Amino acid sequence: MANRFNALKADAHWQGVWDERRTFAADDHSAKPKSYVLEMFPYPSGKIHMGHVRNYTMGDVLARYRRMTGHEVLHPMGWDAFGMPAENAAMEKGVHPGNWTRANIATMKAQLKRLGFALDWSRELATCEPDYYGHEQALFLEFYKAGLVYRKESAVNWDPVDMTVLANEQVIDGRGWRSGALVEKRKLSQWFLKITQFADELLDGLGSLEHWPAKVRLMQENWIGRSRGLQFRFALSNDGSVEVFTTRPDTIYGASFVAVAADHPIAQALAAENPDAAAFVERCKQGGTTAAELETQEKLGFDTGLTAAHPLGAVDLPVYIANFVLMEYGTGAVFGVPAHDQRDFEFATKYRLPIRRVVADGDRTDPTFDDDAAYIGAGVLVNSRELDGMSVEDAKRAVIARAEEAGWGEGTTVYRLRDWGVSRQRYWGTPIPIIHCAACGEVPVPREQLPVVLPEDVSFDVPGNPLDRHPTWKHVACPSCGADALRDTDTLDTFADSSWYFIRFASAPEDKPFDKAVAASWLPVGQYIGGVEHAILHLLYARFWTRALRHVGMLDVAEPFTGLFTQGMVTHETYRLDIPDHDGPPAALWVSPSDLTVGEGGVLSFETPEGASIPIIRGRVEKMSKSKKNTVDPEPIVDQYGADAVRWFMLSDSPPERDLEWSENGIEGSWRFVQRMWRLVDAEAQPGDGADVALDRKLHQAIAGIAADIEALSFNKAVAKLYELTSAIEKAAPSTSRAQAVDTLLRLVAPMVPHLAEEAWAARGKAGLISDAAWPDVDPALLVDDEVTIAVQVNGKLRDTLVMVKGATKDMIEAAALASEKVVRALEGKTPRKVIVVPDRLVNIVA
RNA sequence: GCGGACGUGGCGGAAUCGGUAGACGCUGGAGACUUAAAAUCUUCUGCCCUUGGCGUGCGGGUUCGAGUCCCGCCGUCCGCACCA
Repeated sequence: MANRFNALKADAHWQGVWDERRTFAADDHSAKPKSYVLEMFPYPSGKIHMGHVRNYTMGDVLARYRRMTGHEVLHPMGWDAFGMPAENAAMEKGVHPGNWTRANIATMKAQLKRLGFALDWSRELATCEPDYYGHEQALFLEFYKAGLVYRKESAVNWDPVDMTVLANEQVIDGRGWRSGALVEKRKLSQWFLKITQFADELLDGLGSLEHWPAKVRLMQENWIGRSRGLQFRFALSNDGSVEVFTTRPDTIYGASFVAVAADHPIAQALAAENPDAAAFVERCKQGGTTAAELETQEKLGFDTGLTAAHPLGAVDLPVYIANFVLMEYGTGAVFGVPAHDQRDFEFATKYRLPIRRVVADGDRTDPTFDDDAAYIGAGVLVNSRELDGMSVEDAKRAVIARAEEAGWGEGTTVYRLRDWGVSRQRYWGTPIPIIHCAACGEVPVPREQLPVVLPEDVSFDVPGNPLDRHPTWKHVACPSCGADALRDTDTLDTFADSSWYFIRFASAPEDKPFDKAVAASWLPVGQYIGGVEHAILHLLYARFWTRALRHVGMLDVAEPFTGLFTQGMVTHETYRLDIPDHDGPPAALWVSPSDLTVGEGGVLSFETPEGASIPIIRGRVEKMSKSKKNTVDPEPIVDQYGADAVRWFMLSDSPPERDLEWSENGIEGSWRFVQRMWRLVDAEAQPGDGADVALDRKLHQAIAGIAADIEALSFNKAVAKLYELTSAIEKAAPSTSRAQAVDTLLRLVAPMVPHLAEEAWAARGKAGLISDAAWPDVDPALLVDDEVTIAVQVNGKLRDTLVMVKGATKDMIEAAALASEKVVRALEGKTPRKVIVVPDRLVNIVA
């Protein structure tokens, strides 16, 4: 046994052994309890980054621990391989998106393998391959058949230079992020998935997800945004009518106007014949949508000249077009109650509309309202005829009941959630398996013609969608009538790909998306780990997709992920060149940590190739990003320190849900600990004999504590306990206990530093792999100490501590405490009035 | 604006039920080994006026006892954003 751990050699050796023996392949037919551990699969952007390393290390510790505790573990890995960066690379470098993506996958797979993750690579998948997306097309058509897919005109962000649709995130200050062109709103026919049909289920289902962070559940709840209220129709003075929705039907007698959105049909109709109205509508559209703009934007209206008849016979209300009413929410029209809604209050103030109090604010019941803000609190109804004296809640119910009885309105539920638009005018995605026929309309691609495969011969030298311009691809015969027809040339949003990959991991037959029974034997995912940036979209879409599959009878699973953990980011200090009068782009000033020179006293500088030295300003600690140039590439770090030191660092110090700051000192410390454990094992070559009960106790307390910490994903606490245990073993004299403790320590650290553990396990002549070893058993008798330290307080202040046998009686403890010299001194001759004794913990003497 | 989380040494953090605040790691100091350095080992490291006093953002409260519970502030971060 060498006295130094050669990580590079050990890493390669044991990774080879695991591969060869298929150690981490999951057996569908195992009799053991099944455990599905999953980390969010990566986008193959080129190289792995520290965020991946942290994410996958956490999942790996849990997966390895679960194996050791007797579970059949499914821990797979794959690639979220469709998406825009591949097309951007194609435009910039002239490479085919497929070649670029597959090369990246090869690189990143090799990098992940070097970290020794316990992954079942036999289940690897890439969403960009027809054997994945073909099945996705089949699922899309199942949803289509079940009426969960429909097509509708919808406004999109259109980049006129790149001739493509942009996601909202890609529009920066109204311009396309690549082209810089002013983005237009354009109406396009788009496919939608009916996620709103599941709004209630998705909202109510959150209640069952007790192992999800409360924050994520709340974010989804707000995103779905369920509101109950009254929807009803106002008769208009032009014999038309307008439908409005309100969550405050109780305030109906306080209404003083009706407002419709600028793109509401009533506004559109008026704009068509009245140039002033048209100008106002146009002005509304130009309004900014950023936070700051909305905050300061004035409430503006245009009087249509129409009036609306109050359904309960109060005065007629003027109808306005208003810039603050959204067409997308509710009915696109509201009634305004200025006294009890802040926006209505501002609007009414500007246009001198009546402001009438209908909810008492404490003892203020006067109909005249002269506060400078709306009153939105609870109270008793006033100035509201038959509603007077009711609470807000009672009045809401009363008005809804009355509306339903009289037939002019009904209680309804409205959601903030909209249906999921999935059409993308892009090449590198799953082709939408629909054919458009002049005679037959939309025709699904017949099952036997799936997959609809992307054409390889595409070019990106001109803007626009290569699928649409391809000379032959879109021309097909209509499956229904045989006439010339056209394929849909849009592809699916890549969030569709990630909405079911965890099911395909569990079961991947060739002839169908998955086998219902096999998939259900693994699902739901017991522990899902990923970044909080997916708290809403990905996690909501995957929940929807799973429920939609249940709806069509393909899978009996309600929730895909019963446990969710959102890990923190990996951060690093930032560095900037100290050039006072720099007039170039500020981004040019950032300097990568690897380009710094450390001078005397830790002073940082940047040496130019010409030999000049520029001082450096240390910036904030921020998420590693290319733009701030504060990334640290994992690969050379693994080369230098080995996989185990990197893994150990990822688990140390910071709680997993918080940010972890990368530091040179930190990785050095981890490397030292790996070597220290190795020396400990090495020195144990000649074991002593005899028992060491104190060490046995520490060991068993560590086994129980570390198990609890890993199960709670509190890796930083488990790491601290392992440091303590290692120190305790180092300090212990040779004994059989000590020799056993070393063997046990190896099993306890095996999930975290598996290469070291295997190497040491083999060196100590143990049979088999430590990866297949069982987690050590705990002897409950050794968990309790026979001696305890008892704190002695006088008036709540610590004065002494006593070491006593565990289980000493209150009288014994009290007597011992009162006998303490330090206590006598602290009492200063006073007589104790009261003595509180908490057995085995503390005594508090009150004087 | 609405919703939520958090605030503990020089730093990351621990304290699971209201019971010895600061485990463990990093940084730093001192020493041992060494011709020397690295590595390693030992030891100290919250603050101060050190038989003691003060300390968990600030101010109150409950309690024998509060980092932990309650009330009111201040600060930081995150999400949503004219959602009727």
